[in-house]
Amino acid sequence: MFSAFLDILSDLSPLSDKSRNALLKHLSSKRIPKDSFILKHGEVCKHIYFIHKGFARTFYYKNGKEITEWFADEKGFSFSITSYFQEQPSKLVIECLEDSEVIYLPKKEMYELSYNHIDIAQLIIKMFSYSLMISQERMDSIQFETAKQRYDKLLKNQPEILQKVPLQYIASYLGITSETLSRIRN
Amino acid sequence: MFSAFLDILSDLSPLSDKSRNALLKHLSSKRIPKDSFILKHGEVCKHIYFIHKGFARTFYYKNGKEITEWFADEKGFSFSITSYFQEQPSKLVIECLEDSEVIYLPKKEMYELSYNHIDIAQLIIKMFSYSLMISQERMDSIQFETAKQRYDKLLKNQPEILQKVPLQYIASYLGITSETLSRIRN
DNA sequence: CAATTCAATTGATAATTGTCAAAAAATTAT
DNA sequence: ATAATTTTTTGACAATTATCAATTGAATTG
Repeated sequence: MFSAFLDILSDLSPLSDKSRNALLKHLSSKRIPKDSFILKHGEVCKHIYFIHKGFARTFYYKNGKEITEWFADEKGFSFSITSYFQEQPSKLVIECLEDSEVIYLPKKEMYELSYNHIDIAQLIIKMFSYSLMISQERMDSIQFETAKQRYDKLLKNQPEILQKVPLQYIASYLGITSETLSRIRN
Repeated sequence: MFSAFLDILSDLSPLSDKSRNALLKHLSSKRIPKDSFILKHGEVCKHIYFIHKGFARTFYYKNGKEITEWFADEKGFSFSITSYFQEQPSKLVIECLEDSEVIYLPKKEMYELSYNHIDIAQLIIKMFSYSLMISQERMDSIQFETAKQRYDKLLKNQPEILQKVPLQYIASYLGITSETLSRIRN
């Protein structure tokens, strides 16, 4: 299981056996039942969380309403960017929407390893580059596409999500209300 | 001049003299006159550009209109995220709004150095982490704040920019039309 | 399986922002 | 300084989306 996970990381940026073994020592995993949390509100996000099995969503509260920020499917990942980098209590909550198996990649240990495993440093660079591109694309999408365009894009690129998730989660993920989403869908 | 620049980088993540000297060999700088481009449309973004002196804005075309994505003041930086990482022609244009002095930090050489200078790898990690946080914050801002809130925030945090830049640039940066900005300002 | 709770839809209305056109103000060039 | 150009403002109107309330539908639970 960790080995499959290390394969995924190696796909991003190749890892030597030495680095794989070094990382392996610091990986842990946890079964998280449906409706329980990977990261709770107010906790500091000290890991990047990989969904080995199951499904998670990341959200926060805005005027008492839950705003979904991210869905992580199998082989997907999630972390609270601000909490992770600034080591502050997280406003984001990461919740499992199905019984899940989550792999914890700890920040502290990963950073420590990056000082004497150059391929781990490269992996980190790749992970953050990748996140940065995604973040940028989402920003453009929110700023310049209409609600309908964003919905159609989601429908095209991640139709599985629409099967699994209440529409209200989709709505806030797209930056609109449930009512508007309902109307878009006709 | 490069030394002042290396100091700025060192502030982000400390650099040994060895690494400073290694980087120094690959730095270049260029005077860019007002209204000329640091990065042209269609060019691949092969550097991160630091404004040593002057002022630049990054924008792209959307339905024939210029949409400002970023302002870089003195000690600020800019690059086209998508073009830089995917090595594709840039949709973004980086333009100097004043006579400027720009320092070019080349991707290829920086990445090469990162393989045997661990502190340079750490610097890259810091730069991208920082960019990721900024990107995230802007996304939240665009998604959840009204145009007025975004304007007031800009007014508070970067009042200099309002002095220097035509309001239409500000408007597109805030994700609104000039007319709306004009009304917000009363 | 009926009752309760939660989710999705629909309708009416309001708020925000965009679009287009024109006028006023500011900037730049001759 | 005056003309030409560009930028900003203003007005009228349209489009998009939000809000609130009510209803329908679905799913969970006792």
